[in-house]
Amino acid sequence: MKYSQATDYALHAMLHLVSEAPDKPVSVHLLAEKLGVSPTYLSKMLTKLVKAGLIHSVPGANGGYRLRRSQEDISFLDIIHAIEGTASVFECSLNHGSECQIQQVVLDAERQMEEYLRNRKISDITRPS
Amino acid sequence: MKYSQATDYALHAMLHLVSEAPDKPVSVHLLAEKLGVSPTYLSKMLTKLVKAGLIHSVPGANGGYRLRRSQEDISFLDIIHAIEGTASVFECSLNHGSECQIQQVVLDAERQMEEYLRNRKISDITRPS
DNA sequence: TAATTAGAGACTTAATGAATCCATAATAAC
DNA sequence: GTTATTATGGATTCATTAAGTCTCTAATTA
Ligand code: SF4
Ligand code: SF4
Repeated sequence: MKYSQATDYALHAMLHLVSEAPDKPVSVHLLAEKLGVSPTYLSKMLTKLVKAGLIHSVPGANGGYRLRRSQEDISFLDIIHAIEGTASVFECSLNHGSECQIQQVVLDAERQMEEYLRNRKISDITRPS
Repeated sequence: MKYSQATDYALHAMLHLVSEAPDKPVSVHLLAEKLGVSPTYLSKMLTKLVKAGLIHSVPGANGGYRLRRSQEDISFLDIIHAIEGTASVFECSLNHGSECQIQQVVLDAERQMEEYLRNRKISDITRPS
């Protein structure tokens, strides 16, 4: 069970946006260069982050991406959910009702992890790669 | 990010072994029938559980699988690790030393989840499907 | 010795991840 | 208004992994 590479890229991209782009939008071209990844590929993840409401995009010349002013406290969980989706780690085919204990244990465990990631904000980290 | 179907089967198989087979070994054929899965496929997972030291196998007629007497307190984490392996959910290509904060946050989050799963024993659950 | 069971490996198929390419739309600079 | 610049979206390719089957072998008991 692993997070996709895309989540890795998204985390790093957000880290750059937080620490280096307070106001001016930065283009996907520049971001991709810093991360060492294809611009067209990185653009997919940035689009997901836009749709999740974490960042804002401005098209046209000198455009790019910048943080949403309204949302300074972006959590790790926000980014991960934006890329990976919010599906649960455990989904059995035949759902034997809500009192199933196997599901309860595994889902509670997942909630522990999510709670931790929800409390960690990307702005806490200040060391870009 | 999801656990594989194999983990699902392994959890259910262990649950059956705990609740229904205190002594007599139960064959993979019977287990597979109860779980509604192919015997040869289920056998892969049971073999992994054997190698992880969670259960014991006895070949020959009237053989099958039974719990290891020594290990009554099998945790969810034991089973999951036996099937999924112990690789981390987050592994970046270029490892910038141990002080990397991105890795620290995500791996700490994973540790939260694992700690929870380590404290939940399969013997706590007693409602087979 | 024969029947029964686990174990191991090759193999097939389907799904997903990772990435590229191209075509379109929107915006700003000129 | 035209053009350059940028994001957005879809289609497509390639590689990897999950999921499952088939078959042969080894061990054990009846
Ligand atoms: S017992 Fe729980 S995990 Fe198992 S099949 Fe039923 S609902 Fe799903
Ligand atoms: S900053 Fe951390 S997560 Fe990012 S590439 Fe370096 S070691 Fe990996």
